[in-house]
Amino acid sequence: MRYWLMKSEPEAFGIDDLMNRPGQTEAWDGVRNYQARNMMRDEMRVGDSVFFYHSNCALPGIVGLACIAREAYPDSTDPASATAKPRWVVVDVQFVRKLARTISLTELKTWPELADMPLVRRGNRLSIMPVTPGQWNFILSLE
DNA sequence: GCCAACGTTGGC
DNA sequence: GCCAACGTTGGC
Repeated sequence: MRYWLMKSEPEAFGIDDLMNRPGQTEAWDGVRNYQARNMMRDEMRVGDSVFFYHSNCALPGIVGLACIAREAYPDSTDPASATAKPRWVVVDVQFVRKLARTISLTELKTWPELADMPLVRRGNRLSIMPVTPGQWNFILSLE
C-alpha cells in the first residue's frame, strides 16, 4: 500500500468534480509525462491512497483524499490508445473525503519534515509523485 | 499575466 | 547524440 500526491487544476477537474462523479470515481487522463506515467503503470495499486492537490489556482494545496480504484489501462484520450501500442495510461481515482481545510503549498513549505517532497522543491513540475508514509501521516496531522 | 524551470522536438 | 528552440507547468 503506497501513498501518492496527484495534481489537478480545479478549473479543469477539482475535488468537487470527483465527489460528484457517478461512483465518485474518474479516470485520471491526460498525463503526458513519462515519469508520471511510469508511476501510474508500474507502481500504483488498487487501494493506494492519494492526496488530491489543486494547482494553478488562488490557493494551491492539498484539498482532499482519494484512492486508486483501478490499475493502469490505456488512456482513451490518446489517439494510440486503441492500437497495439498505447503510449499513455490512466488509473481510476475514487473520492474518499475532503479535508476540513486546504493545506496550502505555502504552509507545506514551512515544515522541515516535508523538505524532501518534490512538491516543495523549486521548479518541480511532476503532476504525480510518491509520498512517504511519514510525510502522509505528518500532513494529515496538520488538518 | 509574468516568467523560471524543465521536458520535448527536430535540425544537424 | 548534441543542443537550441519551443511549449508547458504552475507559483506568484
